[in-house]
Amino acid sequence: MPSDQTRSAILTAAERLYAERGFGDVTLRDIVAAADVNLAAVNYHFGSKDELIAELFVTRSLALNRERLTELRAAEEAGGGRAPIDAVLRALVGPTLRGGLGPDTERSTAARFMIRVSIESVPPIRRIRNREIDHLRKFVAAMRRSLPGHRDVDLYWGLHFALAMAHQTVRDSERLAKLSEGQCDVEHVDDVINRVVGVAMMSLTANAPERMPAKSLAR
Amino acid sequence: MPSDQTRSAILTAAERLYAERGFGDVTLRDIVAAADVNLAAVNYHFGSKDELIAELFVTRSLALNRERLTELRAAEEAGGGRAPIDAVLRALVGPTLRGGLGPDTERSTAARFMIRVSIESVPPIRRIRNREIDHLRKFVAAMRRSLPGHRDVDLYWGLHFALAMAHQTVRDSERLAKLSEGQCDVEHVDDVINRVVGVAMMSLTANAPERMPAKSLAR
DNA sequence: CATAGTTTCATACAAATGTTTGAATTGCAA
DNA sequence: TTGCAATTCAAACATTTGTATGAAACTATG
Repeated sequence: MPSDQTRSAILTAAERLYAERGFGDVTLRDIVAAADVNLAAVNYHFGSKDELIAELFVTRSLALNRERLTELRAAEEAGGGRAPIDAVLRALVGPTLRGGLGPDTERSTAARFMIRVSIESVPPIRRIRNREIDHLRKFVAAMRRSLPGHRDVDLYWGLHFALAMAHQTVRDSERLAKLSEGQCDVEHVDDVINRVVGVAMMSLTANAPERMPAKSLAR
Repeated sequence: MPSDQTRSAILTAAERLYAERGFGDVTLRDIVAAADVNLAAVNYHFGSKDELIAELFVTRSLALNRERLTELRAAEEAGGGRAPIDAVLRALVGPTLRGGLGPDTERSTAARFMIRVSIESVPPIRRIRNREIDHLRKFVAAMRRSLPGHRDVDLYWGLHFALAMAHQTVRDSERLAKLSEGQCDVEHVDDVINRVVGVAMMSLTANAPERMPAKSLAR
């Protein structure tokens, strides 16, 4: 069994650089320089640049999904198979927000890497990414259990909006801080999670099982 | 005065390709092939690839801001200097959503190009993008007029979430459609706008001038 | 120690990409 | 028509990038 030192040095350096600069701006030579290994090591250990990215992605994707589902199951077991809707939403967006906004740790790098992945659609990942749908469906099912009687279409929109807010907050935290001149404090992650979950929850519960009232259809 | 035919053919082709595939995957040769012009034409008319992108961006950025502000001013004048909050939000997210979700027209291409810009941060644009903050501040001011007594920080978050939902809906409409098996109909743009505005509005008005109640701070 | 298998290394290669060049062509005014 | 500037064109250039190669260094096993 090989020492794995080189291999994991490449993975660590690559993930950090991708998270920081995106896929387009990071070359193999950047990676091997950061990892302090030889250029040929990437192809030796991973076969190709794409396979390196794919390995990073599957690892982190599985970890994220596992973390979400663990939280969801814990909440559902605590509630006897039916978790309150805010707990379901919290399990959905919590891992991403804690990772993306929290202190600079391995988790933070991983979260930012996943954000990049979901943004810059790189070929080796497009295929694998379809599994994400199956993962999200589990949360739709949990939401259905939490809010019986609600129309499915509203649950879908609620989940979509919750993810949108979480995602964009991680992506654009800098702009938000600048716009608000520091008033929107993204450092207090729990407050952010409460905000996102709160808004998503309102959109689901404010106008119960009925259709959302369409206001003036201007233009 | 030159004929401009080549110049505008390049701009049109470039915008379409960038909107479709992103900046990383589109080469100058792709662009000139689509525009049916010579390779050297790009450098002759624009100086460099980056300047081509920059010109596209400033044009579209100004147009988008102008469209938003026109709608906002119309709403404020109709209300005697104070527009209802939903009209302000509608002016903010309407242009993006109508452009991004609407039929395949020039506007749709422009909207999708702008989405790309806001995602893949390419050097020639990062500088110009700071002006976006000033633009958004005008909407914060309008929101302040619409909802006197509200805390600024809540307005910032409301604006941020509204943009997040609009943005992500354009970006991920495909996933949403697949997840919901077509139940979430993004073709009916006005319905989508109503949903986004409705949720953003709830997040602003549900808990009036007070602080949003922080629910259980799980973990 | 000797040897076989694994890993590292310097270097090379081919393809792709943005840019440049200088000649050819076009459009138009004198 | 002639002459001149603007534009178009084919070709080439310099870099950059991912990948491949073959020798060297290392590791562990007999």
